[in-house]
Amino acid sequence: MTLDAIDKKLLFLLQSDSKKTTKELSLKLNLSVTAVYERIKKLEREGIIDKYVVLVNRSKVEKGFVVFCHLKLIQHTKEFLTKFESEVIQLKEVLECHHVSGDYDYILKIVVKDMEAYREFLVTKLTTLQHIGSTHSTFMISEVKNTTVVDI
Amino acid sequence: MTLDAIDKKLLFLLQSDSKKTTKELSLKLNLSVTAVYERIKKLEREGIIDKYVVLVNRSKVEKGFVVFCHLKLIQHTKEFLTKFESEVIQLKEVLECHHVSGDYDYILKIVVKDMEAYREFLVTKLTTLQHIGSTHSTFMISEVKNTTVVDI
DNA sequence: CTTTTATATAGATTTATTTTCTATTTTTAA
DNA sequence: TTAAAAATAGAAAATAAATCTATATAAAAG
Repeated sequence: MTLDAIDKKLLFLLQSDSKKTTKELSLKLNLSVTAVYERIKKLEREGIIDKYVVLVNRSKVEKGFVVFCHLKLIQHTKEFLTKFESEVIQLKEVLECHHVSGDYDYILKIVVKDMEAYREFLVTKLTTLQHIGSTHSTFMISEVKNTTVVDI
Repeated sequence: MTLDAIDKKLLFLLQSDSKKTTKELSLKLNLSVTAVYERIKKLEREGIIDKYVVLVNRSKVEKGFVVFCHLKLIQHTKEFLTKFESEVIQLKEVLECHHVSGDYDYILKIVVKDMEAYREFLVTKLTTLQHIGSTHSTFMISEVKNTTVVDI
């Protein structure tokens, strides 16, 4: 489907705060409640709106330690990639895993309590996965920006 | 505040789907609607629940091209860091910017339409920021895992 | 250019959910 | 062991979502 300016503004508003009522949205968009409601339902049906979620303040739940781990496999056969990927997605400390081009194969974003928890994770979980060649950890000093809002 | 097992399960459920009604949650948690409601309100007051948002399927809105950009500044004075950070957070293509330890100063996660859009972004926006020393772009081949759910 | 069809919108109504209120129960601390 | 505080339950009130019917707007066909 093609998104018009109203759809884009609607998506911006919902990406920023999905608790807004259709009434509030209708005022900002100069539409009726029903028109807004139907547009939202359409965006949901099309899968453009993927899901509604709560975002947690990580620093308030002892998960303020963020690590980027750059990882190489020992081989790059489909079998090895698939095996590694199926295992890494199981690890709850790993919020993101991206297969990437360049000097290494994967970039992982890992969230734990502190350095000690990371050491434990690395030794008992990550490096026990099969086919891992090497890992290189980069630690977050501060979070300058972190948003889920995509500009459409 | 200290979170008990019910709070943690509640946060897991809401992080996965914030559209669940308090009725549905109450059934899963074996609590009354009011008890669930009060727990949610407390988590909001404490700032543990940061916000409610819609997550958009990027590939359906022509923002499926993800780049990790590793960046160095020419100097590391507070002035230079602050200036750079205040500018980079304005860029809507930059979803994440992390100040990190190690070989480079920042890791950026950038979302655009395609390689051509990235080239345009790099040339007209990112590299025009002040105090940038060097950039190194790594392109996402596939998204193995990408979740906002923090295991508490 | 007009008619037909489909799509989008508005307002009213119904249904569902959230929020508030009061009463108990449970937990914590004195 | 008792008093105070916190958490929970159920009912009532307030609010919002979802549905329905009618109208308007836009796209396609004759």
